[in-house]
Amino acid sequence: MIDLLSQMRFATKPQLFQALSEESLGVLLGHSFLQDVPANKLLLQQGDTASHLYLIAEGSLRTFRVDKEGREATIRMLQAGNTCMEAVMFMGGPSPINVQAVTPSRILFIPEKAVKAQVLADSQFATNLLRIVAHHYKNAMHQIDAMNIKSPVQRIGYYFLTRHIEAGHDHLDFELPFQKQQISNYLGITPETFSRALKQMKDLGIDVDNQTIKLRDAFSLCHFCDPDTAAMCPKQGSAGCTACKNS
Amino acid sequence: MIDLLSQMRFATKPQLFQALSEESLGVLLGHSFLQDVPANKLLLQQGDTASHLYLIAEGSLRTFRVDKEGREATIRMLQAGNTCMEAVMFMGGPSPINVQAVTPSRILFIPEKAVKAQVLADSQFATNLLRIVAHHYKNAMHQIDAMNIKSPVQRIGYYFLTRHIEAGHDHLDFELPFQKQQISNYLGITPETFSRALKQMKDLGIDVDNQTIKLRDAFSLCHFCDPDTAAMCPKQGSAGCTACKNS
DNA sequence: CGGAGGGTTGAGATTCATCAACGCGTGTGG
DNA sequence: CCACACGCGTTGATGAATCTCAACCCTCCG
Repeated sequence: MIDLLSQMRFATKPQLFQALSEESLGVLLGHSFLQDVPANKLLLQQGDTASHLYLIAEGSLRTFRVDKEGREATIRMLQAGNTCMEAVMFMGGPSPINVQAVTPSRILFIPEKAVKAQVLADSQFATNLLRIVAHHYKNAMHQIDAMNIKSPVQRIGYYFLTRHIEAGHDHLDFELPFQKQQISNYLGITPETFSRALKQMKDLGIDVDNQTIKLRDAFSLCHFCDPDTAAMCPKQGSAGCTACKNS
Repeated sequence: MIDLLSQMRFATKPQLFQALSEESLGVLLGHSFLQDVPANKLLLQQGDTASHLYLIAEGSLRTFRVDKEGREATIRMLQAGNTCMEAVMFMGGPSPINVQAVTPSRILFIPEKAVKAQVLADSQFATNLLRIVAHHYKNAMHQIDAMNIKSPVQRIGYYFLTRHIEAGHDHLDFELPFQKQQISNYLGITPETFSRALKQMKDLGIDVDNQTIKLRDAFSLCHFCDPDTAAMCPKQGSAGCTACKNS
């Protein structure tokens, strides 16, 4: 049971398990199991019912929707420590999304029944789930307004900014977590447009060499900041950030 | 306290209060209050902290984001019985959205503290919130793939379809719940494009006269159906629906 | 009667997707 | 060890689609 956890080496504790009691954790993991999946494996398709919650131990997944013409719209890109299907379980009805491994991955499968039972039994777990789903929803909001009103350069800039803040914000260089074509689909643009936009961003002090992003200075990305993203920024309100000064 | 509820005449019980005990309901309503707000009133802005959950007793609201150039992206359009800010309260940090009355409205304000306390105290309430936020997230997913891969006609068609299913699906005529310019912004297109798309839809048996939509037959909208939307459809799998037959 | 707001229609400009070709690095098999 | 194919990314030319700007109609209301 509990040694399932020790098999997974997380840098930081997954949000799903935050502040849970040993007991609660035990119940959740009681019927769970780890499984290795190869790249491109479809874990679940639109229309299936969500039988398990997926927690990524290693690797990366994406969730996406497909239409009749076969075009795909990426909803999320997820890495180790992230979870998915928590929201779908509470939507009622079949899954609106596909889930696919983008790299070879090791996934923890937690049965739907265990999740739903534990929501009723442990209010801390319920709160964790609420926070996680709310967080997904917030990201979705950003995606929506990005696709409505932002140019490709702005979308990419905002994407880089959030990655930079997540990465700790302390280096001028950081890595793209996924392939460019995956990212461009997530942002709702073609790889070609993505590539062309990157060239434009050099003038703004943002240089992309292969998978690494190189910033001219720590505030190169401030240009793309939002009021509500600024609140997450360790440098918020500091003198160098032109964007923060305005707000 | 409880007679706050009697002041509000809901057609169906709001999802927020579904299956709650009298006691739990009393705690929630204990510190709540009703307030009338005029059309166009901003209840809350991006960057504010969410102090209350809003439940619409009468009227309609919209939530949206604005960028520096002043362009607006509508996230949700809500009517009587709907709630908002439940998700924002669990996001941490300031609100990523503005909330505005689109018509003169009567709103029930439920304090944030009461909500968070009740989530810990009442697992039924926590489940309700999870379901609501998951439902918002599902809608957001649909918005995302609509803006990624669907043409204006398809977006509008899907919007009409969901309204039709919500409306009970039993009439060939039904009303648009909002102004066309509000709907077009919600769908991420301009009013002009919206208007032009409506003309194209006449060929598909969908006629819009002012605020009322007139369908040639009960299956005119099936063309725009998704696998996961079909599951909500009372007519699913029936002979007349070409879309359902495929799946 | 006149103004304001919502909605429609038309012409033009812009932007992004599409299609096609090519460079480059990697892995594989001869 | 080399040749080749493959996947990813880039670049260029083209076209289609939507946004923008502008004018107009209609209804509602003072």
